[in-house]
Amino acid sequence: MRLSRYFMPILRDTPKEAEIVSHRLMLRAGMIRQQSAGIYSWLPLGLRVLNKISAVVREEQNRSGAIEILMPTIQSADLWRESGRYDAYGKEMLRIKDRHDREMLYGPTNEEMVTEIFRSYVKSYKDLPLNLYHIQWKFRDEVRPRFGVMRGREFLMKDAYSFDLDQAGARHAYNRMFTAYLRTFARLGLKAIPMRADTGPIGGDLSHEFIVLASTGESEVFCHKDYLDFATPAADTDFDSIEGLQGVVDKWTSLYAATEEMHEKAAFEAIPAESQVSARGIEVGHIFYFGTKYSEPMGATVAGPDGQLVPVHMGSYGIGPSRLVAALIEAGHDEGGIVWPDEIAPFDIAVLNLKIGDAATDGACEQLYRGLAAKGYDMAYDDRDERPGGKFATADLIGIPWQIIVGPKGLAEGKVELKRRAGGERELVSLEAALARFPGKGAETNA
RNA sequence: CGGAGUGUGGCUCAGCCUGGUAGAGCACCUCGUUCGGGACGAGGGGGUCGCAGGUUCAAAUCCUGCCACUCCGACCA
Repeated sequence: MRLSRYFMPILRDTPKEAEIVSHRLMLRAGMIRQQSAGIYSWLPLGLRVLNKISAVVREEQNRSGAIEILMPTIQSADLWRESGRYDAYGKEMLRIKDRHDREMLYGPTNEEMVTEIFRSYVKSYKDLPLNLYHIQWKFRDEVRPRFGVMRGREFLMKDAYSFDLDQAGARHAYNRMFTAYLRTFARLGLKAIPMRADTGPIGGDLSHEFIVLASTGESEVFCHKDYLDFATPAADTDFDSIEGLQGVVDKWTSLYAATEEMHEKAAFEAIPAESQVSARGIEVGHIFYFGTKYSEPMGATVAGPDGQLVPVHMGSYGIGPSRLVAALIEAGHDEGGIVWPDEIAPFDIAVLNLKIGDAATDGACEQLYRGLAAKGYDMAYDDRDERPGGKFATADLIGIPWQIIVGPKGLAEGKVELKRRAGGERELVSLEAALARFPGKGAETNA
């Protein structure tokens, strides 16, 4: 992408309404535009990041055996009356009427709808286990939206729903998601700790929140320090191995970790003082097992081996990609701006042309831009007619992991400058060496 | 939903108390000088001062109502 032709409305001043760093930087980098309280447009840079996060979430969901579908944002009130939640959900649910005066709602979650789909087609235990997920916009009419996309009213959520014959099967389904979540957050460069959580209005009796520690987190959390060094389950984890996954979950639940609502002071204080972590955290994922809470009232039953109909055991599993954008910035920024993890950055490499119109500089930049794009990298070529200082500031602000700085001074010695955003390290290399440094997107991902 | 605030050009804000017909910096356009960590000069465009009433010869400014947004708290992916 040539930045001279791109739409990236960078702000030099910080809009006053933004309190936390992620919100400030998202506005300054031109990632989002607020349209109403808790409702945002996603501008090109923000959308790229959101899509990259969704891609990681999707890959790990698929790896664990979940199957992607897409359900609508607008749902019928009748469906929610079946589960009894139409009246129970309260004012957080945005209720609307269509032209025929039919009662509709903008979905805050999809248990009812996915259960309706399931019961329409699945009749036998032989078709289980099943886990269906989608990545779709949700609306919850929060009393007080805040912190930008961290707590918006409209937000993007990946929600998965598992169906099993019995509780043991559902337990394994839960463990699959638990493991997939550990992998997902680790790939995003986040230290997310599973904590025993309250089940809230979704209901059920087994639930974990995945919490990223951050000073701007909304909730108070308590855990054992050793969680921060636990190893992530490997990419080749066998998701069909019941014992294997139970081992993963047992390990990741072996030490104390709880949110404020579930906090047990005595148990926490039993931890050696130097290992006690009391901090604030951002909830980036939440998983529930709720048994037959929806399958029973909605008649989602399958025939078991003995031919008898039984309601299926279900669980639901949520990750908010739009909230993750903010969480990633909270976890990765410095004075200069955002520091994205490599896999999530809106662009992989930025080429900074310090002197537009200088034949040698333009030529070298084109060679780098085209050469690296051909290798599969998402390239940002800063060919705007700006002064060098502005280009450095922009590249740092939007957090591109690698910058290749090209100007007449360096080229006179046959060199370009390679800069790493995260640590700020820079080195002078030849143009050929710069090209060779990046072997190709596929090759690098496997490393 | 309780409490506290704020609405003036794209952004940050001044002007309001003490009414007199709208300003600064940044951004934008033109020209020139510049050009390796957010340059400088000259010129220029852009605002029915959140909306609706009211008071007044005159309202961004005073009064009333409404709307929107932000922050603190209670509540939540």
